Amino acid sequence: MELEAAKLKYIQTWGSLATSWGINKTMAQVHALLLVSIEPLSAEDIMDTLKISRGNVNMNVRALIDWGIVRKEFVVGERKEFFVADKDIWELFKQVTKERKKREIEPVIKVLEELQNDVKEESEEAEQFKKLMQDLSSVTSTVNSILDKAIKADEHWLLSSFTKMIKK
Amino acid sequence: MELEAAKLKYIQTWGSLATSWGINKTMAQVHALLLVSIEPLSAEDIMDTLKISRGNVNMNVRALIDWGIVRKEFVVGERKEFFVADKDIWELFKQVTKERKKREIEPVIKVLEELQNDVKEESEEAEQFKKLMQDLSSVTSTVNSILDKAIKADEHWLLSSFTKMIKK
DNA sequence: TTTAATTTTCAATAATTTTTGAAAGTTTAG
DNA sequence: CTAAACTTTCAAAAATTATTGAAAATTAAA
Repeated sequence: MELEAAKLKYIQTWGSLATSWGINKTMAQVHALLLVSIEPLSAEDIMDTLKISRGNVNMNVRALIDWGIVRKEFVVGERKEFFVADKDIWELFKQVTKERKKREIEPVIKVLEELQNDVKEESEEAEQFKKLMQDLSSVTSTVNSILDKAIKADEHWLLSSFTKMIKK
Repeated sequence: MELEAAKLKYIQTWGSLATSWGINKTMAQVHALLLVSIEPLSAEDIMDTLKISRGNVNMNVRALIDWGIVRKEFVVGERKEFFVADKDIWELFKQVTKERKKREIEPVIKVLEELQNDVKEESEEAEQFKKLMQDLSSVTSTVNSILDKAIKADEHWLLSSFTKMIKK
C-alpha cells in the first residue's frame, strides 16, 4: 500500500473510532492528520487534505489546543499559523484521559454521592436506592482512580500495576 | 430529597453521562430506570415514566438485551413482558466493557496492525509512519488488555466493599 | 497611520441521529 | 378456528449536532 493511502486510511479509521466514543469526527481526523505529518500544517493545508471549510478547521484546531494535544508553531518567513501534534502517544492518552475524567466522570461521582446523602427516607426501598448509588459511585470512583494513576504514572505503569491489583 | 425525585435525578444524570460517551440517552435512561425499580417493568411502565413512545421503548430495551444487561421476566397472571436489570454493578461494568472492546477497540487494533505491515516503502517518512502505527496499536492494545483482565477477573477483586443486592 | 493577510465568529444550512406512531406481525385465550 | 392483546417494524418527522461561508475582528507589513 502507498504511504499516502495508508495515511488516509489511518485518518478515516481514527475518525470512526472517535465517533463511537462521543468525540467529533473532524476533530479526530484533524488530529490524526497532524500526527502523520512530518511538517507543521497551516489551516489551508488541513482544509485541502480533509476537504473541510476554514471555519471548521479553526473550531476543531482550537478545541484540540484546548485539550492540550495540539500546539501552534511558527515557521520562519511565514505569516500564518502552523499546527503540530506531538507524537508521544502515551502522552496523548494521558491528556485525553485527564480531560474526560475532569469533565465527565468527576461531576457524575459528585451527583451520585449527593443523591446518596440527600435521601433521608429510611424505608427498605430507599435503603436499596442508596445502596445502588453507593455501588455505582464505588465502581465509578474505582475507574476514576485507575485513570488517575495512569495519568501520573510512567509509560508502563498501567499494565503492571493493574496486574498486581488483580492478584492482590 | 424525596425518593422519587432522587430516582429521576439519577436517571437524568446517567442519561447525560451516556450521551458524552456515545451511548444513546434513552437507552441509558431505560437502563437506569430498571436499575432503580424494585419490580419488573412493562413497556407501558417505561413509556409512562420516561414519556417516550412504544417504538422507542421497544428498540432500546432490545438493544439493552442484546448488550446482555437487561432481561425479560415473566410475571404470574400477566400476559405482557416485563423487564429487569440486574443490580450487580460490577457485572454491568464488565458486560459493557466486553461489548465495546469487541465492537470498537479490537477492529481498530486490527487496522493499525495491517497498516503497519502493508506499507512496504522504506523511506524515513514511511518508517516514521510505521513507528506511529506501532505506538498507537501498542497503547490501544495495552488499554485493551487491561479491559480484558477486568472482564476476566473474579467478581470481587475490585471492591471488597461490594455487597450484593437481590441476587436472582 | 493604511492596507492586506489572516483568523475568528456565528447565523444559516446540511447531515446525522433519535423518536414517533400507526400498520403489520405474532402470540395466546377462548 | 377467531379475536383480542401484545410486540415489532419502519417511513416520516423531530431533535440534535456538525459544517459552511461570508462578514467582522484582529494582526502585522508597508
